[in-house]
Amino acid sequence: MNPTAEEPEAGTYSFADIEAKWLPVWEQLDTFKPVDDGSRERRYVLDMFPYPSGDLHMGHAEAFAMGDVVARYWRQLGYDVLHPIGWDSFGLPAENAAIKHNAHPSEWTYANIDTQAASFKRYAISADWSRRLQTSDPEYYRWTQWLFLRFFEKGLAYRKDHPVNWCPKDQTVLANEQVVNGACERCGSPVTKKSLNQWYFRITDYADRLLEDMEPLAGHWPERVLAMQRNWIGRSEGAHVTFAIEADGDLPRTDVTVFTTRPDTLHGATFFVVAADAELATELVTSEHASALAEYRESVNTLSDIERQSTEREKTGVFTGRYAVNPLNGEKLPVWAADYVLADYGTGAIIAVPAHDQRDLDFARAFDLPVRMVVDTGEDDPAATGKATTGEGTLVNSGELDGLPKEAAIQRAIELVAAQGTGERTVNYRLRDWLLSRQRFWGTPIPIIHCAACGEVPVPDEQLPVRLPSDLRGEDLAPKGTSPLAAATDWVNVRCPQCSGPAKRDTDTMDTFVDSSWYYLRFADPQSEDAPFDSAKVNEWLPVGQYVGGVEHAILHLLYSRFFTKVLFDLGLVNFTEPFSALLNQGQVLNGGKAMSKSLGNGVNLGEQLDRYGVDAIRLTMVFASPPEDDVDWADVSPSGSAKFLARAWRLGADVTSEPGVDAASGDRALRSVTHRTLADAADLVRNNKFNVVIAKVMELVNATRKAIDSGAGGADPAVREAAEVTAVILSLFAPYTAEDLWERLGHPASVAAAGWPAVDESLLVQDTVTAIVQVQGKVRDRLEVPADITEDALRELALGTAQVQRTLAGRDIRTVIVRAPKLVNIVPA
RNA sequence: GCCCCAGUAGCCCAAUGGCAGAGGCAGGAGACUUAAAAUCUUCACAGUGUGGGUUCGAGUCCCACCUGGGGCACCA
Repeated sequence: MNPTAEEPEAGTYSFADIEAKWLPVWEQLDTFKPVDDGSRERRYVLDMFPYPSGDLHMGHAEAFAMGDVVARYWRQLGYDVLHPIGWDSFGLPAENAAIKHNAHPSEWTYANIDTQAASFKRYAISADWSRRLQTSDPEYYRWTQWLFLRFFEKGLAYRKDHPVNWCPKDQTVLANEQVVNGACERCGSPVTKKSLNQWYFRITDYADRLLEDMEPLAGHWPERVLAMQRNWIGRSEGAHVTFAIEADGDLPRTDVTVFTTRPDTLHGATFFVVAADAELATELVTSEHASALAEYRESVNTLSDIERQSTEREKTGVFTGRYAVNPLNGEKLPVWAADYVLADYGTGAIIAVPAHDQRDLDFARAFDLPVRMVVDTGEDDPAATGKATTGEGTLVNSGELDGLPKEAAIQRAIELVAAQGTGERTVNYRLRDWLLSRQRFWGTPIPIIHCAACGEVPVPDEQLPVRLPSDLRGEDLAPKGTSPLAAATDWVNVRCPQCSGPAKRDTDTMDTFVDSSWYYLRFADPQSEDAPFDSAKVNEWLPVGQYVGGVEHAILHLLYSRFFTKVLFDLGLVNFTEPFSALLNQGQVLNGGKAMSKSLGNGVNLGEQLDRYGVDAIRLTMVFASPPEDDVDWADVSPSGSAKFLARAWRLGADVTSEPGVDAASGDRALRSVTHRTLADAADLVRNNKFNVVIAKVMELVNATRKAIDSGAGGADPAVREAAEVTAVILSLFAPYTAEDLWERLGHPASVAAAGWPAVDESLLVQDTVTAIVQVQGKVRDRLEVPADITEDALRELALGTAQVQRTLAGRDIRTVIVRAPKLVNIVPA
C-alpha cells in the first residue's frame, strides 16, 4: 500500500503515509459518484472549472477546498451530490505554447490536464471523475457548435461590420468585457479599434431579464457581484427626442434622435453633438467641413483607448456646419462632432446642456459655446464657476416647465415631446452585444459556411462537429490578423450544403467564454451523443445549488452563463432561467499583501507546500485562515500550526479505549454537551459559509476531548469515543486524509466521508444552570448562577436583591427593569 | 466622479442588539527530558478607525467623515 515510506513509529502522525494509504482505497470505493436514481434528493456543487495552464496553483487549492467543504457536507447529510470536474481547455496560452515549441496546442493542453487531474486526486477533491469533460474535446465542442446554430436560427447570432476592440499583440478581437482599462485583459497591450465583420450574440435582447432575474439571487450571491452585473447592464431611464437637422445646400433636412436622461433640461440645450466616429457624422457634415472632420477622425482613431478614456483630457471636436432644431423651443443649435460622445451608446448623438452636464460644460468652455442655466439648484451659475449643477432644483428659463421640481419636469417634458410626436419615454442599456469571433486557432470553429449564392449557411447538424484541422502546428498558428484556419485551404474550401456550389468555411473560432457558458449543463449528462444533454437530467440536477469561483468572473462568465440559460429556457431545453442559485466567491491567495506573481518573485508553489505540510494541512490552512470570501495572505498563516492541530486530533484515536458502537448515553455529560453543541454549531456555520469558524469549533472540541482523556473522564468513557468520532466526521469536510485515518483508528471501515452527519441530541444542548448578567443602566454589576428555566419574575426579584445592585442604585428609584430570562437583567434607575 | 466591501489584541480572525474573546499564529512561564524536539499545562495583551444618532443596552442598526481594498468610468 505504501511503497516508499517506512513503517511509521506507532503513535506518530505522518501525513505522507496517510495520504499514500488512503488514496488507492478511495479510488476503489468511488464514494463520490452520485447514484442518480432519484432515491435521494439531488444537490449540485460546482467549482468553476480550471484552465489547464500548467499544474494547480495556490488559488486552485483555496477555491477547490471551499467547494469541497460544501460537497462533502451535503454528502454527509445524505444528499445525492453531483460534484463534477472538467477543464476549460480551449484558449490562447495553448496556442502560444504550440507556436513556441512547434507543436499542436492539444499536446500542451492535454498534458497539463493530466498533470492537474493527478494533483486534484492527490488534493482529495470529492469529485465524480466519470463525468470529467474537456471543452476542447470534439465530443464537447460538437454541441457548442450545435447550440450556436440554435442561436443562429433564432436570430440571436448574427454578423455585422463594426469597429471592434483589437489587441495588436494577440492579433485578435476582444469582447468589451475583455478590455480592462483600455488594455487587453490577457496580455495588457493597449487596445485599438478596427472595423471588422464579426459574429455577435444578441445578449442585449436579454438585458431586462438579466437585470430582473437577479432579484431572487439577492442574499445568495455576493452583493458586489450583483452590483457589478447591474452596473454592467447599465439600465438607465430617459427619453428619446428627435431633432430635425436643417437642410443645407444639397444636404436634405433629416431627423436625428438622441437619448437623454434629463429631458427636463431641453431648454438649456445650446448645441448638439454626434459621435465623431459614427456614420452619422459623415452623413451630416457639409462639404465645407468634411476635410476637417476626416482629419479629426484620423487623429481620434490613432488614440488608444487608454488615452481616449483619460478624463483629464481636453475636450476636442469639430463643427459639422449643420444646425439642429430644438423641438421644444425651436432654437437652432450648432451640430458638432466629438469623440466624447460614444458611437455605440444610446443613439450616438446627444443634446448638450452645458449648465447641467460637466462634459458638455467642458466642451462649451473649450469652444466658447453658450451656457444657459435652466435648473436652479441654489448653486452658483455654472457659466461662471465651470461646475455643472446636476442636483435637485427648480426649473427656470424653460417655458411651461418653469417652477416645476426636477423630477416632475422630467415627466412633463416627456409628455410635451410625446404630444408633439418628437419623443417618447425609453430605457437605454449600457450592455452591448457579445462579440464572439476570434481570429485564433485553438477554439470552437464557427459552424457556418459562406456561399456566394446562398450567403451564411449553417453546417447541417449531422455534419457536426466541424473539427479543427490536425495538421496545423507551430508557426502555422502564429497571429497574422486573420484566423490561422484560413491557411488550411483543404479545410476551408467546401461545397455549399444548400446549392452544392463552391463555398468557404468561416475561419474564426468562438470566444472560449462560449464553451464555458454551458458546461455546467453538460455535467448532468456528459456522455450524451444525440443532444448537448438530456433535458430531463439537467432539470433534475440544476440549477447548481452552490457555485464556487473567483470574483474575476463576476461579469464575463456569469453574465454569459445566465444569458445562455435564458436562451435555452426559451428554446425549451431547460426549465429554469438562472443557472446558479448560490454563488460563493473565494478570496485570493496573496503573499506579503500582494498577489503572487513571477515579476514580484513572491510565488508560493502548491506542490512544495503539499510535500512539506501535507494535503490536509494546506486545505485546513486555506479554510481556517479567514472567511471564504476574504483574501488569504500566505505570509500571515501557519500551515505548520494546521499540521500540529491535525496531529493532535489524530492522536485522540489512540486514546479511545471503548469499543465502536458503545452507547454514549452513559458518558460524561459535560463532554457530550460540548460534542453536540459543536455538531449543531458546525451545521449552522457550514450552511452560512463560515468555514473558518467551524474549524475553530472543532479545535475546541479536540481540546475538550484531550482534557477529558488526560484529566477527566478518561479514554474509556463512551463520551470520549463519541467526541472523537464527531471530530472525524466534521474533519472529513476539511482534512479528508486525517479524518479517514482517525476513523479507522476508531475502529470503523472506510469511508468516513459517507459516515453520515450524526444526529444532534437536543437535550444535551440545554444547560441546567446559566450565568445571568445583572446590569444597571447597561453596565454589568453582578453575575448570578440561575436555573436555566427561571421565570422572568423570579430573575427580576433575584437581581434587585443583590448587594451590588443595591449599592449601585444607592436608593434611587427604578424606572424600568428589562428582563431577558435566563441570561440578562438590566435595571434602569429613574 | 459613481457604485460595492472591509476596519476588533503584535498578526489572522470570533462575537441571533445583551459579560468584547471562541479558535489560531507569534510571545512569556511551567511540567516531562541529561538536553532538545515533540507533547501537555498555563499567562499576558485591545474596549472594536473617527464623530454624532437610535436604544434600557451598540463591535453589531442609522447618518457623516477617515483609511484600505475592489468594480465601473467622457454611458448622455
